[in-house]
Amino acid sequence: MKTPGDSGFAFPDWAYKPESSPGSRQIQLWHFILELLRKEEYHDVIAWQGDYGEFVIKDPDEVARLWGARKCKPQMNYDKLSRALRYYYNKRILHKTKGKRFTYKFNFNKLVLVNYPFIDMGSSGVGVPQSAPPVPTGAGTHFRFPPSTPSEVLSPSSEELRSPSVFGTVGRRMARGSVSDCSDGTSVNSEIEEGNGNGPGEERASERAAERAGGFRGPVHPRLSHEALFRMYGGAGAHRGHRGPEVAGHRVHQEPLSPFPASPLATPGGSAALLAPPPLSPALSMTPGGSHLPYSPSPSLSPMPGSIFSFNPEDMQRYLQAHTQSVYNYHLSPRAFFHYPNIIVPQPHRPDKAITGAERGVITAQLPSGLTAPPPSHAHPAAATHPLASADEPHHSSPFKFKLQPPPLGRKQREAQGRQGSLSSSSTSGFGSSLSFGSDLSSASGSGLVSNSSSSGSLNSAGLPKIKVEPISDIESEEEVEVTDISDEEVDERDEEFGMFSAPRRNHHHHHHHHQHHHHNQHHHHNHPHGFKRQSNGTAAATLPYDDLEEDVFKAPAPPPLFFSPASSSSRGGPVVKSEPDTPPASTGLAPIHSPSQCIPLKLRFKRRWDQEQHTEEAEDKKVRGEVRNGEREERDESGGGGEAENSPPHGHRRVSAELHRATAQLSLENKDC
DNA sequence: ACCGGAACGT
DNA sequence: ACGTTCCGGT
Repeated sequence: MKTPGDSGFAFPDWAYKPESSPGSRQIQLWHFILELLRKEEYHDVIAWQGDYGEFVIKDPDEVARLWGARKCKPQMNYDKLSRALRYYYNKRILHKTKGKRFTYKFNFNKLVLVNYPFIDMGSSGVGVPQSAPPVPTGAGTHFRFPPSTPSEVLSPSSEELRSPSVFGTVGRRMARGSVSDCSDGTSVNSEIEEGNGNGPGEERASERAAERAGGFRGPVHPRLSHEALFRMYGGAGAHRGHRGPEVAGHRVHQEPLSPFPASPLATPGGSAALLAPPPLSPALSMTPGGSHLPYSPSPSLSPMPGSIFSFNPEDMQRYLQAHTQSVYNYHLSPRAFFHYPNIIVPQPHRPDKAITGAERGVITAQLPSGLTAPPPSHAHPAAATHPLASADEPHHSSPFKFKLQPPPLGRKQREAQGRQGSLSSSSTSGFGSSLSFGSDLSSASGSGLVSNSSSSGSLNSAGLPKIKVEPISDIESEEEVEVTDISDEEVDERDEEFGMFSAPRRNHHHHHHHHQHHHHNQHHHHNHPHGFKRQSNGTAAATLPYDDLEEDVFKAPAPPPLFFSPASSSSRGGPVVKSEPDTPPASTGLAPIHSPSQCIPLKLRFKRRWDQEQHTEEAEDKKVRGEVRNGEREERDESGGGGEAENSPPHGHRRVSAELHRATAQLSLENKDC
């Protein structure tokens, strides 16, 4: 794609997903950033650099200028722009890369989560398309995409790039839209810069930059039909069509700079047996005008909360696959599935059982009876259908790291413990060595994510994958350990990539909490999320609420204190099958939990923490509050907790941050004039 | 630089 | 909701 002008990379289509968000009008800063990022012309101004999703604003003033031009805010400057960027921290769209000037990082999880479901995944027919971020695989080295060296950036499969299909249309389209400046919408071509025609004259710099880059912009296609834009499913548009077997061919888009490098699937070694989307029926089109949308047109249009998904079997399948993939690829918590209907997460079961989906980390969907059922036994929809994934055996699997999170204690218990023993089993110390996770592990399997790697071969006698457990470096989270599947012996270093939040970062926080200082009333004070340990003292009370959020990431959303039910006690100990009492259905206003059976205790936590700053989130209460608010308790942990999650009853959908969703899309619309 | 509150505008 | 503007603090 990348038109000549484009940098070589771009976010996946879904990242742009314009039309989908009905509401939003104005271009959002992050979209704008993305746009700049994908254009070579601006490489001197802003570019991907560093880790996945990391980008550096090389010329802050210029970026600010451009942004100001776009928003018709001539007074814009980096200070202001950066403030806007900081607001994204709470939204978790972005994070600051500490220690690196002008460097920020996109949080893919957020984006993915929000967008994924509705997008194609299979679109290009490719296995995991561009949208697939690198997955930790043994072959980690391959996909490092933001190559340190720009040079290698050159696209591998240039042809792919050229193909207008995937990014091309959308990208261009977007470009146009977002780019447009304050001028009337007439000038279709104006790319980002209005420099060309409309811009006041200040645009020089950018043009200059562009020239330097050697970029020139190809003519932008004037409007593309929606169809074109959304060629979500490979079928519809022609797209890259010709190259058929790309999947197998591993063609993959490798956008070096892009945060969405080729999927590991592409790995020659095929090491990664990721979930790949199966070829889906082109029938499903997401075209706006299309016959049916994948999701029901709810008032919001977004399948988010409140809205009801009305998937037809195919859609469902597709959706699930996509989601599964996403979970797998992005290390999403399995709980993410709970946000959607018809997804059943296998319960932990005895190892002896045949390998079921659960062990393989499969999630099966239950379609309404009468409908076509997805590949049954092999649950893995993806595996079953995807070429790369050998249907029968996921042979390699990528080693996968995740954190093991002890079963959440009931609040009372925690309190009790806290009072009496203060750190119960000294979570910290006791950790590395004695984790009993027989049960936990199985649970983990049940969660659907333990590496599939274990595939048959690597299972130990117990039938479980071989894993390595070690404490996580992050000091703050003592209770967390890292569990690595070493069945295959490979280790993937990339692990962290997605979370964006690396443990190391928060060092300074430690300071905070150590300070006994009167932590002033509010803001940051430490957060020790992992409440497990904490709260020994009375002071805890104040923080208590927070703890819930954080520590119990895996449990059902914390019920309001008021409703707290003792039942939670069940959690400690074995695989807890979630007891309903934990989540008072109506009380929270959350969706009622119906199928207890589906509840699974989630004890595992992926290594990657999405929230990184938990405190941020907590704090979030206030700020972000509106969106995150009650109903949704976000997806931050995505996991919805066993309790509520699963139900995802028709209505009770959890909202997956609609805001973001919204953000994700739009961009297309032109902005009016100033 | 960077952070994030507050007030304000759309 | 999503910034924009201003600003004190680190």
